[in-house]
Amino acid sequence: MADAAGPRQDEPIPDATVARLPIYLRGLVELSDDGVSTVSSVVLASLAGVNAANVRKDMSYLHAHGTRGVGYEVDHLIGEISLALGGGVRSPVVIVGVGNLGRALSRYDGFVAGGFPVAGLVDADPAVVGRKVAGNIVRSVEDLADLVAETGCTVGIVATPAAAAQVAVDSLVASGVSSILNFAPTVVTVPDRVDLRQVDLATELQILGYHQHHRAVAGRSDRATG
Amino acid sequence: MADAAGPRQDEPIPDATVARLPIYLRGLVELSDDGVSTVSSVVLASLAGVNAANVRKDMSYLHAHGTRGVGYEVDHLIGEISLALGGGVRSPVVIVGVGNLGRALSRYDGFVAGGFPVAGLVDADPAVVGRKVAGNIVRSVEDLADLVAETGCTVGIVATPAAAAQVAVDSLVASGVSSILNFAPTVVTVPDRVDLRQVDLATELQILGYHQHHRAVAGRSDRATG
DNA sequence: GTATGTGAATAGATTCACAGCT
DNA sequence: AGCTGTGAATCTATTCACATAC
Repeated sequence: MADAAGPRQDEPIPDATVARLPIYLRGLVELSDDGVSTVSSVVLASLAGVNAANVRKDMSYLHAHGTRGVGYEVDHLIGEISLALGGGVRSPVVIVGVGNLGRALSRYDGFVAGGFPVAGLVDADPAVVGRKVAGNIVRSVEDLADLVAETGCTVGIVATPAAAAQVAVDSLVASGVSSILNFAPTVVTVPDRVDLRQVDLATELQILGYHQHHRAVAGRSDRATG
Repeated sequence: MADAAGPRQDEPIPDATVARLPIYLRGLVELSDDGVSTVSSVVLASLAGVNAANVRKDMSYLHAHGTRGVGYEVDHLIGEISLALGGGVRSPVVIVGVGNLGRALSRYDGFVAGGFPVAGLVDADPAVVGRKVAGNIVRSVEDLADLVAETGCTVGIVATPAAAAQVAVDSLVASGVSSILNFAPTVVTVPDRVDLRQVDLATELQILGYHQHHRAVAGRSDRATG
């Protein structure tokens, strides 16, 4: 079963682990910046807000081994996690919908820092097309396929109103984008080959609202276990 | 209908179910607007992008019963879900950090529509304090406790840089806010009595990046298991 | 002594499959 | 016949606990 070149992840990494990798990476980079060279699972766990055994199991999925009695080598872990998360390849993104949210996202530093520079903006509104936002000229949504081809974008961000989201997603898919992050508050569908994640801002507050309400109604102190 | 005061949720609703309730609610409101009066679990499932059995089980946690052979009554479900999600109580929110993201969030229609009007904005930067953003005068972060007391905010949104996030969270907690939505790309901690949710924009892209990379490396078509 | 690595135990969520009601 | 409601099965994820290595 020994595999040729490339990452030798025989077994797939669980989704829950993948979702934690960026969090670990942030903590590790911080440690590295502070000159720390090794880290125990306990410390990394507290930086990431998870259980130490969870950290160790996650690292084992990456085949990122530590040293018993010592811990993990920070720079080595950074390398392994970065590799798993795309091997340091920069993936330019295109944002569809340049409203309040689209503008904020186009200026969001974290995207660039994370290896996802914003390479293009498109909007359906002719009044917005041609404007310069965060260093990019907004182009028509009709130019989307061209833009994707020119810039090599593989990731699309949808920041349109809900009513326009499915059309935006379809256009992105037709343009060849293979990963989509949808901020529009609606369920959209994509073909199997495309990966979709949903970020739903209002929903997040409603979930908080549930717990708040329930806490109030129940009135129980609900003591922390452990 | 003929029930005593207050929701009678004996058993807690699973987290995964709570997270889906807002999605169901959106679909149901849409159906109601279209004049549809009953809906089957299959249809609601497709609107929400989940499995039909999942819908039925979720509804059973709410004690929201349907009619066998017919389906669920749309307006009744809307009532039950709204009740579970806070009973229609409007919870004003305060946003800490009026940068790109904070401004976009303060203008986000979905919050108001979802029952979470933005009642105040604060920032640590004196150059921003006093400005009017989305109908609110930005106040100093030092006024946070006063603002929370005046407006009765119970929910805080953190949209500061990562370095300022824990301080912002601590201030919110000290001001009496009991639910916090953190957009800053860092892990923060809160006391047990406070509910915290994290929305991490860059992380979302990195997770997409993992799948993209892995798909490319593996190259396997990975046929859907219908 | 200290911290990893991991099998086993536990917990949580999803999906199946079908009995039961309309 | 059609659709709900739910026990059982399955899948996924977390946590424990300890043998193993440094």
